[in-house]
Amino acid sequence: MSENLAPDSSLQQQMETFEETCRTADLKLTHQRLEIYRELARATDHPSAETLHTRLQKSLPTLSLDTVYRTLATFEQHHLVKKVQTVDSQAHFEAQMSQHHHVICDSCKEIMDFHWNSFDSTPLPEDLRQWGAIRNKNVTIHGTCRKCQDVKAGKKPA
Amino acid sequence: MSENLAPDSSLQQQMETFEETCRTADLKLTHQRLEIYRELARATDHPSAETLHTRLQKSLPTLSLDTVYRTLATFEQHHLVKKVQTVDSQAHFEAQMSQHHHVICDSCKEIMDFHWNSFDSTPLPEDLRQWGAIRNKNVTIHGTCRKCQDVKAGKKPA
DNA sequence: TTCTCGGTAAGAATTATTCTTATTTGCATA
DNA sequence: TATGCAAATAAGAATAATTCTTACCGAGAA
Repeated sequence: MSENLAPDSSLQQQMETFEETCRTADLKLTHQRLEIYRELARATDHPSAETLHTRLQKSLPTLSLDTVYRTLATFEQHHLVKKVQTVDSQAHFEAQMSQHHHVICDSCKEIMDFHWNSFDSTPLPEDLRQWGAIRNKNVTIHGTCRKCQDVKAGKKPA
Repeated sequence: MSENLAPDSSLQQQMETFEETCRTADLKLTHQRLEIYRELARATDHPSAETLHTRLQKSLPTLSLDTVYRTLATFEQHHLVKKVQTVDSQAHFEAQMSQHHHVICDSCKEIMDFHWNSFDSTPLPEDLRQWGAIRNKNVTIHGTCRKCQDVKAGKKPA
């Protein structure tokens, strides 16, 4: 529970940007929206709507799951959050909007961010140029994380 | 309908490999499995289970949607097909197993394959090496395809 | 040809997500 | 500070995608 948290200093900043964006977009700053966004911004584990809802039970005991879904959809339309592409049945979300990529452990399903500047600045292959207007390019890596490898090998966790 | 088809010569080959894999894996070669696989191998548009089911109505009028789902899941376990990562609610499938990447049009949702050898042979960033065992890396590109751009601009289709 | 077990169809069940409706709340204005 | 109203919410019903249950069937071995 103490894992999966982003540093506090930047969270402050991020909340201000969030509030600013809402005001500009005529989105009312409700308690629910603030808490849902804060919870997602704090998380580093790309939670599902259901997971967020569970985590928010303490601070918002009457929050409905529907509100989480609806709110995330609204945020997504306003480019405040992103839906992460997976093969899971449940959708996963992130508030991290800057350019990054994902590594997914096929065993424990954990999704991690990573950066790859040299890739980001590499031009696309020639024949893609004529496909249309490209908005973004992202790398997804699949494999087995160290933790799951160790479990398979019968090692004790550190 | 005449679009979205792979060349016939390689399909023949692919069916043989498919049958061989089934025999080796002790999967019975049922009429349904053969037709479902053939239909997916022929397609180049990454259809959903439901789309496949619809396309197969002619050749297999009694085929149940459940069988399509179950069969695709079986094929996936045996690495005969892949589920394509999208943010869609419906899952999309492909029989193309060789290394390739995807461009997705956010407007018409069309998924296209492309190849990028120089990317495939580029080593991953250093800090990822210690993450665990990496199985594959793939690029997904989002944007608006030429066709949809033209529609927006009010142009007639060619 | 017969036997056996995995595969299939049909419909019920489950899971994830969205809609409907009545109520509440943010916030602009008096 | 009080008031009005559109937007947002909660609760439960509804829908969509996928999976399970059960009884029957057919592929392939003997």
